[in-house]
Amino acid sequence: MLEKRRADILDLINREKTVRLRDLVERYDVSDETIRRDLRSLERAGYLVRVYGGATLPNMYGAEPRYEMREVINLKEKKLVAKAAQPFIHDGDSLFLELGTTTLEFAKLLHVHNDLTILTNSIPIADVLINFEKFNVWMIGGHVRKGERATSGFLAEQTIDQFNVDKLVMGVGGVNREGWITDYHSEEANARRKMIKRSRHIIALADYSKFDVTALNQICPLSSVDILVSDEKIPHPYKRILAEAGTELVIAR
Amino acid sequence: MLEKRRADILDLINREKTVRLRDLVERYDVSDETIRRDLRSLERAGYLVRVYGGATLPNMYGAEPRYEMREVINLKEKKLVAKAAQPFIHDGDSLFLELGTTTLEFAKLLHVHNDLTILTNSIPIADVLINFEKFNVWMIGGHVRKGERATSGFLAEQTIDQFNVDKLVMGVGGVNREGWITDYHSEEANARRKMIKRSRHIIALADYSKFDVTALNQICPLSSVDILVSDEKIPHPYKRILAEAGTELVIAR
DNA sequence: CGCCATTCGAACAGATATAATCATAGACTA
DNA sequence: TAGTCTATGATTATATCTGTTCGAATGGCG
Repeated sequence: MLEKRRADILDLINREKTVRLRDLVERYDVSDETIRRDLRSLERAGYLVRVYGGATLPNMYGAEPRYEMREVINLKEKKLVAKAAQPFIHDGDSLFLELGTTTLEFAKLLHVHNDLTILTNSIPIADVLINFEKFNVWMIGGHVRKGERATSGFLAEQTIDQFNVDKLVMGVGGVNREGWITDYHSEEANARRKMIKRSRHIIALADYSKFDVTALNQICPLSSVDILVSDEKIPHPYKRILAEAGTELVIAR
Repeated sequence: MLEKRRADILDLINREKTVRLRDLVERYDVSDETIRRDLRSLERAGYLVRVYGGATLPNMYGAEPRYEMREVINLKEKKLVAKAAQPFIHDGDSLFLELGTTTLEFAKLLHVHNDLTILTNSIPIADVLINFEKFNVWMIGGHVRKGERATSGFLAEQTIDQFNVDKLVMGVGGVNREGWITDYHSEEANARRKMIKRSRHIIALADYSKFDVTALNQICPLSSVDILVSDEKIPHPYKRILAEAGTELVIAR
């Protein structure tokens, strides 16, 4: 009976994830065209997806963006900004390097230096840096967040409190006209505030897209930032805002 | 079936980070050209990057050092040993996972579990684990050694001392007839001793090549080890030696 | 640097699956 | 009994997948 067979096929595929037309033909002893009609019908009803040679449950991999290959937005600007920030680092410095794509680009540029001590909570950044043998690299431990591939939490904060470094290099989530730096990641926000406290100089990297953006978490006022590196497209009023806050603005070209 | 095979390959590479064409050919019993077509297709879809002899995951950050498909010695035995150790883990466990290629293989097998809390000092292991969303992953901070891509030093030790876990899973440098486990990495030795102290159960992974080897650093006596997993080629006298030490021997087959 | 083994890409051919179409059998109804 | 409707089977042209062959490219090793 048709209805029974189709319900049965549905059962089967839900258990097995995939079914082969060949097997179904044999199992129900009907022609392959009949099975094909069944599958077509079930597909139209949305229960499965037909594939060459059988069918599978929807979303095997075709639709599932397991690896969002989000190419990094504004990568060109980020690289530029990173490059403009690099001269502020000197051999012998100790640094906090915060997670972020801009800071990752920055990390890649550090190979020209010698004798740096670098503390980071970002796994990709640590991964880049350990290829430069001449550095002293410390990974800040803590809870690992999948999204950012970086650590945070009480363990990270407690670790940060044990160090005093020359410079913190950080990306930002947003900068607004009230003169505040904000960020999206609540978990990391605390760690970042602690880093700020523990660093003699603060260098913030922010391409033009970060301005007039207010993210969820207040991080620090602009006046806490010594140097802010951006690019030529920085919105005009910020030159004044930064000057008032006593922050040196560096434009990458 | 084509779609099934490709989805399967995708699963595999997401767990293993790299796949070899040769292995896939054997696993699916199809021609190498077919696998090549699969990989080409998956590459076009952005799910992986083809490399000579196989494929690897795309590096999401644009410039991480590429996971090369370097040959690990005794990889087959290591995989076997890791597989034999996996059943000793139970949902809900908390684990220390030490650095090492065997423990890395072990980590890849953990996806069958739920609700694990895992602390590791190995960057590659953390990298594998954060893809399994259902785990609580903690990176142990510390000084990053290039050779091992893992952390050690006072910071690591101090972090370890803040935890008590159910099980420690560790590789070993060597096991000798005097009943001692030894290791090559002096820096990690201290951290490892602390982990041992902080773990209720100790599981050691040692393929046959590790026996009758004495490395520089004494780690612990065999009697501290609850379960030792090895393979069929384990030298004969060790069955007695382990029995005398009160260590359960598990042979991977 | 050159040699060797392995891997790769292109092209073709054979096998298998699919879509479109028509034919048939049985059930129900008028 | 004839009409018609539905599920199924059969036929054929087309599309897709796969294995094989062979020359070129690549990587490892002396």
